[in-house]
Amino acid sequence: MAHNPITVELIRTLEAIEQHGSFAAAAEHLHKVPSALTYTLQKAEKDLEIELFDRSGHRAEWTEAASHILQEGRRILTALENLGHSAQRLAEGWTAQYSVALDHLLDFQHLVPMLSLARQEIPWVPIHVKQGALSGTWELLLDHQADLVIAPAHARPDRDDIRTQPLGKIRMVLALSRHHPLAEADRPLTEEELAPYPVVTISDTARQIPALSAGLQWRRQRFLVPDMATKITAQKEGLGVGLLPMHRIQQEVLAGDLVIKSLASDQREPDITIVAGWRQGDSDKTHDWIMEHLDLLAVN
Amino acid sequence: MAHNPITVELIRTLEAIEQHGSFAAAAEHLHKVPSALTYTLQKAEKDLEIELFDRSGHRAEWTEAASHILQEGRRILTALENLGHSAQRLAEGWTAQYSVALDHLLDFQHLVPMLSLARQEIPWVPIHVKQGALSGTWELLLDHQADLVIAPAHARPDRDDIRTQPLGKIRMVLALSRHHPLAEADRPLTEEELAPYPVVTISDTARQIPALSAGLQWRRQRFLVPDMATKITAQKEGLGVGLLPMHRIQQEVLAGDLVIKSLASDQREPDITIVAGWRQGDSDKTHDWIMEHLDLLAVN
DNA sequence: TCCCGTTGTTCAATCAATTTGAAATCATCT
DNA sequence: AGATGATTTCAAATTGATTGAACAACGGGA
Repeated sequence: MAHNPITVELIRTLEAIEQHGSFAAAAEHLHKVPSALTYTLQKAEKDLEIELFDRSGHRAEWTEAASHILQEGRRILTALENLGHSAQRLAEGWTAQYSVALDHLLDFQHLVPMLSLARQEIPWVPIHVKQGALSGTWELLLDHQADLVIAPAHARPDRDDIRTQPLGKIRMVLALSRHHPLAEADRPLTEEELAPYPVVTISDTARQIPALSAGLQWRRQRFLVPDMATKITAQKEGLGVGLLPMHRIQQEVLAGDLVIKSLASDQREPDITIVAGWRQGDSDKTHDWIMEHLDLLAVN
Repeated sequence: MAHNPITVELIRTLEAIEQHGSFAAAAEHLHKVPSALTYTLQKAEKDLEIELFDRSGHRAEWTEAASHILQEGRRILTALENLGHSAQRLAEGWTAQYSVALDHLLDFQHLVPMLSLARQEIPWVPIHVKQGALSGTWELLLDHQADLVIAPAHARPDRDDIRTQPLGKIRMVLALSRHHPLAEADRPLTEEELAPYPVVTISDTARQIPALSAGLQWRRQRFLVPDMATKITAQKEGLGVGLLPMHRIQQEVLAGDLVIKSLASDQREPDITIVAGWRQGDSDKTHDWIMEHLDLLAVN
């Protein structure tokens, strides 16, 4: 009972037999003598209490069980190999994984260039992607749940162990459903005009940091949604109004489902600065690599 | 280079060390002498060219790399163990996997009782679930892409190597969106009245067998959707009309989003018989087990 | 402070599992 | 029929894992 009957040697042996067609050829490939294979196989058959080959004919025939062991065993072999490599990378100073938190204002698309380069150049570090909203995104960084955040600068916590670097700006626009009563109005809208309609807001995912709410924050009825995709849909369906990132609603605007309006009362710069942020002090090869390729995250 | 530096022995050793806190205690647990552990570890360290333990203090401290090897290695160990078991089951006459194809008229829900019992009683056979529509579902059976189908009897291919057993009936009803012009009509609807509206149809997934289309097949504009969930949504949104399985639209009917109508011209029995079907001749323990528990699939 | 018990390592000796090689069997090809 | 090649059997050899005794380093308690 103590020992597992399936050994790495067995899987290797099966692999060689399949690749070379006969026990003899496989043995040669493994730099062994044929009888050594016989030994390995018979031992496994005895331990497993199953037949691996059907010896009734002269040439041994694979049993279903043996094929299965080979097929699944191959995965295990490569897992074992990968484990060796990743352990070596770890010892060289790479992290076991790296987490990037992306604010809901951006979408996964923005990470693609970096992720695909990482996959090529540093395939041994798995990169995890998380999403957060408003101060919640930054909280992931402080909590060590993320190693890098990509989020709007204005929500950045004011701590000196957090470093940031600007990545670009995105434009937030007031967008209404084509069916919205104000959709036809051909002029900047006032706060009073909008007051009757609920504001669609992404819930802040923060648990510790005081929650923020972005733009249009006059106290009014709010419609909370979990993410940007839902927010866009909600506004498209006319369930409320709110600011949306221009780059994520191109489609809808072109199709006419969403109509962009300006705000009469809005003094603020309509562009939001997006920054990358990380904890000062973390330093390992993974982080260094990311820092060297931050330009891939440039927004717009 | 030939050999993988990470051995099963190493993982087992690390596991014991973690569990028992010290090399000495781990050695005892493994029925070895402490120096044997030293040997295993030092050999691995030499092969991997990394440190597994930090010996600068007196009590050896885990390296990040060693923790990683243990953590990932555990999975590999259990995979190896499972592989042993599944190979034995295979040899005993169980299949390596079993595929059930479910017609889009039914939903995954119908399989839950059987799947959960299977998970308990025969956890070593992974059961795959596929979905198909109309004759496509049966085609999966003929193609050996599925070992069991659950589908409407009327689409059953007429071959004597296919066996079936009735599981029950489901009721198909004509359902319209609440916003549909005919939603108010308080009487059976005629073919002529419905003619102007597109029929929402699930595309037949069949590639070989001549395609079928279910119900309401007067030649009219059709709106093809990929699955039942989409069909229900499409009809709810008023994009078209069509027959829907009663049991899958309870919610929508209660909420008033869908309105049920009867068809004036429809002579047919409104209930569809659902059967389980399998290839005659396949016989193995998995199939026998499934046959013994067909009652769990009873519809309605 | 001085033991004593504990931890982990080193090294030569031992042990056992794996590997070998020679011989035997069977099937297929010429 | 003879030659070739595949596979197994068995005793002998080899290698790698395991042991045990001896040692060094630490830590806690008296």
